[in-house]
Amino acid sequence: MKYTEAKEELIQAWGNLGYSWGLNKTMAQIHALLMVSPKALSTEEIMQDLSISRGNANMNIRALLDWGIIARISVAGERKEFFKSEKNVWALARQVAKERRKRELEPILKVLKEVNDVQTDGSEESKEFKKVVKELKNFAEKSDGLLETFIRSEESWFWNTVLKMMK
Amino acid sequence: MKYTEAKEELIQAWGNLGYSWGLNKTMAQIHALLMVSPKALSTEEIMQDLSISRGNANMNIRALLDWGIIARISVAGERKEFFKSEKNVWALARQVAKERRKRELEPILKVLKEVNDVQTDGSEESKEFKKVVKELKNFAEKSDGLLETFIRSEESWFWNTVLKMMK
DNA sequence: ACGAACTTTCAATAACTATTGAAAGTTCGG
DNA sequence: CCGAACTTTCAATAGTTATTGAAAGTTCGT
Repeated sequence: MKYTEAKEELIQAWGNLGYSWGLNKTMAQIHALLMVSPKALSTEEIMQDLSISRGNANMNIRALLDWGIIARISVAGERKEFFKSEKNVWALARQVAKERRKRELEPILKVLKEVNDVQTDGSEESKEFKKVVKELKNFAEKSDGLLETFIRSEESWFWNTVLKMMK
Repeated sequence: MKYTEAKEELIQAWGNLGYSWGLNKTMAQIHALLMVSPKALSTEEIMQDLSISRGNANMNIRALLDWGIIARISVAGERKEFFKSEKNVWALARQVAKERRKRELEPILKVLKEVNDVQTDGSEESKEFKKVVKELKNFAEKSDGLLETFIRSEESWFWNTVLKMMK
């Protein structure tokens, strides 16, 4: 397999994976492109390489900046802005975990807390409801703790600990 | 807060969460409804409760069956089919992890393996590419192992181990 | 083997999300 | 303060995914 094909294929696959991680397809493709590129790229180059419009490139670059997984850099003597991706996969995963925790886990935890002190009207339905909410809350809180640890941890420490538990 | 409101709110919130976990909104709502319901429900009841059409109900129930997170049950003397959800949140999470591993991690691992033995043409680009692919592959494989452990593990063992590492 | 009770399918369409590209906005050297 | 170089916005539109509901299919008791 030739390098250009391989690059193409990786960008596609990364696009799909990113999509299921909460990014959108283009966002993930831009990210993949920046990941494999040894130097920072300009909007122009990204547009070209992925055959997308200026507006699209701009919006998705901004979203990636928001997620904190790419950085804007300036090159001396150039007016254009360039972008480069965090290359450390571990740091990337931590960043994604952080964002998703904020976007997904926090809202459900809020609802679970709210809904947890509903008054049961004595019906079987409402008793079951309370029970399920309690269980969900417990689970969500444990997951939150685990994520928190993941987000704060150092790579080597984390994998060492995890490898131990995988035995 | 009253029970009916609380139920409504939980179903909405669960719908959103489910969505970001790879289910679709209706699928997740049906699931939430079955979670909080003490008895198994018929298609009819699900349609009514969530105000959705027969076709929609049917398709999403089937998808939930495919994912293995709800079960079809028959009630003696009734011709209709009823559905109930796995109530154990842990078992549910394991099931979702299993499905997502199959749908997401496996394809990218396949691509990474394929792309890993690209011949470098000596360019800086292709060298960087190889480096990144190697890192990604390493990460994806470790994650795969971790997921595997999660999927196969028992609840108490898992949380005990995890709680230890969270210290 | 008929028909009532129920489930499944699927073409039409509604709802949502992503993309384009031209226009408006910003920045900066001279 | 002008205009070239660049970035951002946004209304129009393309593309995708979800939903409906009527029609076709299945199952089962009699």
